[in-house]
Amino acid sequence: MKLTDAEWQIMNVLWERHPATARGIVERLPEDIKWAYTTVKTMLSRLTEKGAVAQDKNGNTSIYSPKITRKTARRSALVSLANQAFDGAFGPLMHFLIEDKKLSPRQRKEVIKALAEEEKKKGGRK
Amino acid sequence: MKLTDAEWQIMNVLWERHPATARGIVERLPEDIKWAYTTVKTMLSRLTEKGAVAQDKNGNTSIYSPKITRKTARRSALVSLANQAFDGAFGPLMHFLIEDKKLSPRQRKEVIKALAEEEKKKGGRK
DNA sequence: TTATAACTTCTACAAATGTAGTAGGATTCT
DNA sequence: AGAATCCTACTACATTTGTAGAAGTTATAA
Repeated sequence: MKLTDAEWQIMNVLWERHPATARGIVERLPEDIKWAYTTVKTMLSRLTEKGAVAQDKNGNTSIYSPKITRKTARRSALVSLANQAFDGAFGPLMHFLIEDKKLSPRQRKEVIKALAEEEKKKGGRK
Repeated sequence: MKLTDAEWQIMNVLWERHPATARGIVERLPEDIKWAYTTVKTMLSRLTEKGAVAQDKNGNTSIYSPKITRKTARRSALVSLANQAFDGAFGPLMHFLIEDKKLSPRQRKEVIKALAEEEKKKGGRK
């Protein structure tokens, strides 16, 4: 399941809180995104067709829920990226993340922290 | 610089060996991709317009070279993905990678090593 | 019980993407 | 030189994506 940029925006809001109405979603979109109500509806229709969200009716109002998990979507996005830009391998991708010096210090720190944490609790076997 | 799926295909070949002619690229595309010569030319034109590749003439034949590095493209793709699917944070992205695609002990070791090395030579500046 | 407001479904439309065909100039083989 | 190739610059066209307006329906408030 491949989501487009705009679709990610909708899904991100929906994953945060669901089920939700189209209006509710419009309201919780990031500040900088000002979409017309109908634009959101269009996205929701497309997402429904795609099977990414489930549509339910309450009276004449539709309420939506994610049908795919955020995790699934993330995984699929990462797989795409790996295929596209890293020869399908995750190792190099991670390597890149760790060694890329152009990441902002903040970004680097985050990466390092994630690794450290993982290292700490690595007692747990796979 | 945002590359499309098809553009990545071209760039991947070009990064492997350059400069290259359109024909050379067609030949080195992955087996499963069978694009007409003109399709590749179209992509190359678009990439040239975008400033991702440089076009040079040798007689009446064009020879192309990447103008952006693979590293740059990768970085930008990762930033996009992080923004889109991980709230702009690399930490969670890294976390996800580590947890979801369980690293093989080998990969983990590699990662840890890269981290250690990076840590060692990190003058701390920047 | 109307006027309002909120929803819904359709339709629209430009820009971006994927994929290629055509026509004509340049190169080379015979 | 003429034929067979190869390459280039244009043009084309279906899909997908981003954005939204219009018109019809239903719930709501005066």
